[in-house]
Amino acid sequence: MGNTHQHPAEELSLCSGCPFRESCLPGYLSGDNRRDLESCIDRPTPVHAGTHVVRQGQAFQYIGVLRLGTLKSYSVDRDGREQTLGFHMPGDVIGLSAIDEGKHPTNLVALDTVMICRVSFSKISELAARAPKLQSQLFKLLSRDIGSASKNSGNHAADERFAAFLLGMANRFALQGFSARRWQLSMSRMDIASYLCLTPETISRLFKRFQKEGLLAVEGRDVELKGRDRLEELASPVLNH
Amino acid sequence: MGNTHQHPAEELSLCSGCPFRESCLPGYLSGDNRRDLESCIDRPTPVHAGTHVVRQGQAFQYIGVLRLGTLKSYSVDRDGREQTLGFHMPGDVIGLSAIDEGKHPTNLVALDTVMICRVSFSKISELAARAPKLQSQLFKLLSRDIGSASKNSGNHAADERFAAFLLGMANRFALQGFSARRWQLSMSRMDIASYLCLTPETISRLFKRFQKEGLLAVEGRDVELKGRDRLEELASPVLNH
DNA sequence: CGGAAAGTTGAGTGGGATCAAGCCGCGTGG
DNA sequence: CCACGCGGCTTGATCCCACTCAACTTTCCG
Repeated sequence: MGNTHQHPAEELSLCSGCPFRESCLPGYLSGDNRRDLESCIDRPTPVHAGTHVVRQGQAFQYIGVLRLGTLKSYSVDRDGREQTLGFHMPGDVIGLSAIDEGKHPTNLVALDTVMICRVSFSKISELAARAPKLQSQLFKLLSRDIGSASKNSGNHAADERFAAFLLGMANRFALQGFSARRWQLSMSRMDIASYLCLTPETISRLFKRFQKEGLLAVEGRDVELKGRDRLEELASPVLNH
Repeated sequence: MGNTHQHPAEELSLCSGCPFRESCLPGYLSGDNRRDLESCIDRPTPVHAGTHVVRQGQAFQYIGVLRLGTLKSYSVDRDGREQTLGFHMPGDVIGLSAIDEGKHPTNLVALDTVMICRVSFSKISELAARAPKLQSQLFKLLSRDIGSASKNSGNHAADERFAAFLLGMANRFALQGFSARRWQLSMSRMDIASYLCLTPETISRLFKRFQKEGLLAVEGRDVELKGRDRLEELASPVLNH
């Protein structure tokens, strides 16, 4: 890095979908600050499926930008039971919940091959003091996670939560430029169950029922949404809290 | 305010329990910055029970520090049903979830007489750029809310969630210097039910059962915790996710 | 007072958990 | 090559907890 010349196309691909580099828009950052921002954001590093990116309790130092793949966030209670707290997709900023206590409150594990840009939090907050747009962006990212974390709170019917989950996945795939209609789940039925506070049996029955009702076609982890309108109808109690 | 002299005792009482003024510790803020911080934080204004402090959708401009009383955060779905999202107690910073979209995602209503210090968010973030400790404090407050929002996610048994709620209230009362053993609920059974995703009937039965089992004594809104150990045992699956 | 909202109590119901059995895909080793 | 085991997934039978509905009492406020 440093002075070495980078291919414009590579730079572009690095920038697209990175919430921090979005604050590099014309007039947002001076040349100096822009270089400083680049020095905060590490090159993306590949991680294999099953590898832990963060362990619960680990000291907080870096936040990260997920550029490719899926991460599962989960915690383990004293009896050893896993509770899936959420899934992260490309574009998501990870590790923000660790700022407060200085250590990560959850585990983060790769569900498939994942690329992450590490970002030194001390460096980027120092830079944020000099770059108002960047500071504002950090505040917004943190604020967004407060809101999204409270989405799952309501205790809705199983089919409603499941429909909301499917639509959420579809929308996030669409944001990456993939089809919102047809895609592959990166997580197991057990992960989905744990995330929605249901059992794998119930997830299995829901897949079957939704297929029978023509809402989707499913084969293993391949999913195709067929009745998006009906799914949105089902999910609306969840999405509107 | 301005040049008018303030009684030391009043200043002290203003400072205690205010998360922002805590960054005024020796060496944290220069004299200038300290004055600027004071100019961000309005004098506390009293609000009567039942008054809305914030309406869902309202434009975001101020965050706030709750100094006295209890706030209920809730949203209303399209069918008009209320969903209680949480309760705020003195020391809590409110409005942080509104930063992202520039408008408040929830309603905030006073459950009893409430005192709130409004804080101009644009002013305090500007100041934060000059005062690293203050910036760090803002990041921490935001991060804390991410973590606490995900606490309620798990789908545990009713008695476990109820026990966790009671202990949470006790701990927050204790933080204010009140008794953790005996206090008065500021919210109705319906609010508790909505918050825990249960029905008022279930809450009523839980109060009765807990009383019969010697875990607490309850009369109307007066609560006395009698079996704290047993309650913590019950709540542990919730608190450990 | 009186009317409404909050809270309590009881009886019955249903949705998702639990338990149990079996299936399928896959890697491993004989 | 097949036998075997294991984990993920499915399917069926049963159970239980919290919801629902209904009636009643209490509290709150005008």
